[in-house]
Amino acid sequence: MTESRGSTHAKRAAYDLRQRIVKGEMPGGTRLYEVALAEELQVSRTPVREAMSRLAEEGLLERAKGGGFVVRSFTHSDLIDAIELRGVLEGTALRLAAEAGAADDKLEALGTLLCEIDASFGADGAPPNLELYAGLNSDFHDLIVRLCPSTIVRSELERVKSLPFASPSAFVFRNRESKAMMESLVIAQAQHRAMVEAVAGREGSRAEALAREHARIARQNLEKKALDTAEPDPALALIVD
Amino acid sequence: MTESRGSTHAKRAAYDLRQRIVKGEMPGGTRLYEVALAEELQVSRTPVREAMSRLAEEGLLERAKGGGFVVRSFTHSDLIDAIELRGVLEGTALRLAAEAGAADDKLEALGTLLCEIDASFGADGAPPNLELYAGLNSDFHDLIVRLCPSTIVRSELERVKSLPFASPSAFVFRNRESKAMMESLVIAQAQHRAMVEAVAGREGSRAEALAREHARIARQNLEKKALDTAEPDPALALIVD
DNA sequence: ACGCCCCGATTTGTATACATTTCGGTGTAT
DNA sequence: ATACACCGAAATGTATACAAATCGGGGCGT
Repeated sequence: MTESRGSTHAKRAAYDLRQRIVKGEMPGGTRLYEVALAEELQVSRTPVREAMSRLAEEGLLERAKGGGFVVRSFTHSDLIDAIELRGVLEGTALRLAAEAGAADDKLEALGTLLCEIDASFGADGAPPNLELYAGLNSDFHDLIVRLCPSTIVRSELERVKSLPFASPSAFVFRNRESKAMMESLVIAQAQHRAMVEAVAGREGSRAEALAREHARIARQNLEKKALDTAEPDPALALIVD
Repeated sequence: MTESRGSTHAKRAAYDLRQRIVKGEMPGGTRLYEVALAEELQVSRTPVREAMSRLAEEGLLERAKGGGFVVRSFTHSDLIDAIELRGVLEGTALRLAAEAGAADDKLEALGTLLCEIDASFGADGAPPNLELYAGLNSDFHDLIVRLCPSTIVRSELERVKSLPFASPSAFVFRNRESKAMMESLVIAQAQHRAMVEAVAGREGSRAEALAREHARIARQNLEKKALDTAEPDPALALIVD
């Protein structure tokens, strides 16, 4: 009610709860008690229930056996699998887009975005801005999805991406600069261009393979970051292992 | 409350609502009014809301903009896409199973099941029992999923299969016998065996390709059934087009 | 020691009254 | 004719009292 956003109590409660979950307070398996949460969030049980329902739809909570909700547990391999699954679904989205043929204006928009991404990490000599890169990268992946003619595939992909650690920009390096990091950006960007090219050329299979391989970069970054225990990535907070 | 099952009012309400939706009463886009439903289902608004939440989790309802719920609309191409997506996810499940190596006892169980399926449609001279086949086919696809080591992939696959028209046995022929129908069963069963064999032999790519192609049979059956306007398939009821 | 039943505290489920928001129609002014 | 503001009906949002189910522990019998 203080700083959280949303027009109704239920939405605010959902927002607050979501924050607490992804920050790692309330680790996987934690049971959520309506009365306790209602007090903490300063609302009645009704909007709390509503909020928990919404988070269950998002996949952050599970319904417990005897009623009520439990924070969903994610292990390290769930994290790997979610990234893999995102790759598979993005691949399918691109393949279907390629097979059906993509609209020219959307492909053009992607072209401009690709140039902006180039600029963001200093491909043309400008100083790199990694926060900007992360945002543009996320935009790119959103645009890619919209190429896909299938509502069903799009919505399932959005669903998987809503998991905080499966989002395309989850493990992009943002702070320290290193040679390996810049190289991974160059590779990722080459894949971006190839993916758009493949869709434009109706090379469905190529587009699909590229998207899968592209997701592997997230996995690599994750593994690099996992070693960096000094500065744990916030997206890793809800991994219980 | 009369004949529907479930221990709580909310579960019964969810069951009743689900039935009404998949039967095609309340076509896609229909808005659900809490008070009206509460009267029809003889419960208060609270369990109705709870029921609608659950159906939204299943993907049968969507939250409307100004609050409330709307029956999700499915078009003919959504149906095609859902089957395609099931093929993609089953393919991924099998590929991961093949890459990780599947437990022998599970493969054995699949072997026995395959023989039962043979018997069900009269491969050994016995009279075909298509109801039985549909059930065993469904069991087979459930067992297949369980080979997959990834919880995430399994749960997303289960989610897609929960759509009534994306389930593996949705469009299996059950009533009239025809040469084409028996042939499709033979082909499907050959694919079943090949899928298990591929997983056992750790041929991930082959397993994936087979699962995708296998899903195409459902699509073929669907197209055959779509022509049969005299006896529309119940799974088609919630397609609005 | 083990299982079982019973009980009470805790927690969720339900109904309902009331608050708030939303939506559609109607009127007026431009 | 269009845009806008207003209003009232109808819908959802919220709080809360009460009902029912669940979980855990203690006692008892075997």
